Amino acid sequence: MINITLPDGSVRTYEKGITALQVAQSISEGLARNVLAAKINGEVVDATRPINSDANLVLLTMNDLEGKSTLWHSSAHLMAEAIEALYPGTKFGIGPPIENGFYYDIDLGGQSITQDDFKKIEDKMLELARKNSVYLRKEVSKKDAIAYFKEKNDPYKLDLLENLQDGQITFYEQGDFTDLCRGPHIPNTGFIKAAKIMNVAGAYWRGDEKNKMLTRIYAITFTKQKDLTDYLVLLEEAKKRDHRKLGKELELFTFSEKVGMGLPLWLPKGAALRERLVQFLQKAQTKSGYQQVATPHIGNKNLYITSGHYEKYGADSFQPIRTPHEGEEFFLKPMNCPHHCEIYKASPKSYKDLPVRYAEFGTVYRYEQAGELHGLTRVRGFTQDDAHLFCRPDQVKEEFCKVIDLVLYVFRALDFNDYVAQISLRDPENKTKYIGSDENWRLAEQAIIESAEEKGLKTVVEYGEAAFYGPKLDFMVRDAIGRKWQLGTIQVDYNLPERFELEYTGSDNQKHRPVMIHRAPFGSLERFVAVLIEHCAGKFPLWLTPEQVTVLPISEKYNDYAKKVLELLNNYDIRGLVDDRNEKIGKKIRDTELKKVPYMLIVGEKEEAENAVSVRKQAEGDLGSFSVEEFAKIINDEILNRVQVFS
RNA sequence: GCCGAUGUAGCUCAGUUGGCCAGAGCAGCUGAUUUGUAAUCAGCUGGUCGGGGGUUCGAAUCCCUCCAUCGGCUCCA
Repeated sequence: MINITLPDGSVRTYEKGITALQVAQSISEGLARNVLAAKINGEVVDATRPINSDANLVLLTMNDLEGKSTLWHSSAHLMAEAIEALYPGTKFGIGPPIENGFYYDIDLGGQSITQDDFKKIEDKMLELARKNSVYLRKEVSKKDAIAYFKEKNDPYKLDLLENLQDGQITFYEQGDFTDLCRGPHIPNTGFIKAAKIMNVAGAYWRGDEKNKMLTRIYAITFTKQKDLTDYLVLLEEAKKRDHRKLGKELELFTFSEKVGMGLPLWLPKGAALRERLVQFLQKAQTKSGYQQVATPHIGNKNLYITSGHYEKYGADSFQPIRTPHEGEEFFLKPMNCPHHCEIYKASPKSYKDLPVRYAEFGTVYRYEQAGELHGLTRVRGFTQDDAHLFCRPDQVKEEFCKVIDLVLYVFRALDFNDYVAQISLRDPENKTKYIGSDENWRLAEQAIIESAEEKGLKTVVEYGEAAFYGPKLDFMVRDAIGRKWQLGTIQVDYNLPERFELEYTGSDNQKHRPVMIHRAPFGSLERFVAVLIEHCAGKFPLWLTPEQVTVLPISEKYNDYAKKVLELLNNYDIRGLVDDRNEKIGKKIRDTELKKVPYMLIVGEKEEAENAVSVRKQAEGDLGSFSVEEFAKIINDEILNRVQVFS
């Protein structure tokens, strides 16, 4: 007999060799129907794997990340089975689960799959699923594995096998399909009740652009039809929030083929919003001892040779501008740090001067490959809310923590309440991608880790995500519908100060090297606005929104009163417009609702007589009648509540 | 850059197998209406059918090419 400890701490006794699925059955049939996999002593395995000794057991369902990915991984096998049945001779690459669903990379050998084929594949998947085929785990020798895929003529699987050790190779078989796979898998295909092919795309074999392009089929499955329906509704919601669509509708920004791809043009309303964000951050920065600096949009090639950016990115940048006679070379500024280093060098620094904090809303230009551009989130010209802090080594942690405070202040003011701090470190496998000594990297990493800990941030560590000159703390926020975005970033850098030979004189009258902190709470204004639009679905916080109110006169007779109301509100720092078009009030309300203006002030005979406004809140409706002063106070209180002063 | 899809008026979209001066709604303009909480009515303007080339008696429609956009891949200082 063995003891199984469940997550709630309860211990149950079973016969040796019992499976997680049987344990679930002993608890309830309903639970057993939902168990997709099991976590035994922390390891995720098949729910049908016999347990032979005392163990901690977690039964994994669709409510667990691991449960979901097990279902999706198994679904990838099911989709492969369906594809093999429909397109005989298809060669298979890899088919992993992803955050939402799974994909399989396949080589159709000249055939192609289009949207019209999706239904056919979905139907086949569900037909196969209904057979309740079990996922059978088999340990195979490397020799037998190679023989199997040679026989089947699956070169990608053979490629994968090359990197696997004999004795660790397992196959999973369900129905007529056998795959090289580590597992785990769901007990049988019957758990898959709903399937949807999402799209097809090209993907390089092993992610290397030198390799052959395979067809990647994205799909998602669920254990209930309703979950699929809900998921599709969520996707619709995401579509409605798309910042490219809303940016157009709300007249915030546009693009022009003539100006060039990836070069956003800010329309008046968008520019006003952007300017407001700048002022908001600038105010907090001034309070934190930052000094504003300004640098030109181009810089001499030598500047970037010194910084190391030329070597790293020179070939993949906009190519240099040449002077007509001297043949000097200038690059469009791709980042502000080297310029700020030179500002630091403009005068000798004492240890008493540090830290110095140079801030600049610096517009930079980066050559992004055509296919990488995406709305405002990936552009070729953008403005960073950049700043560089130069400090003594003993000040690094305090400065870093203060920057964290600033980032969190920004998030709070804009309602990003769900975030994780990602500690982005070097790729330990490939240190040649980075500059600087191991010791410098160790110090920089330590500063980040300790600061994040001191601030009590929820963190994850990612290797290979560091910048080439130093590790980063990246803030990953979750928006209102659960999608993840990278926004603010803070970086500790011991390397650029060395390359630029930055110095300060210490109390010992010796020269010392300062440490540099790069930081951008927004990341870039373009990206931030994009994420903000999607987060709030175009309904910006009141303090930020382009138009806070629109005054709607019932008829032209009340236009003068409407203008008077707006003037009064302007005196209270409330901004807006009068809709004096010759339209009926219903039409004006409708148009203003669609523009997502937070407040509508309806004025007619009654209001004029009482010196009042009738207030209607966007998406909520009539709030009743208020005096202009009352209304102004309500608005200003609401704003103050949201944007506390940074301290 | 690579794979795949798409490109018709400022916006959203129709346009059957190639065939009369290319259509609609919204927006815009003009006029009427002077309006009470999500679309007043009428008239009008507006299109190199992404650009270029080709096939054809005839091309928005078929072919080639370039450009841009979308979904991915790769990349992201």
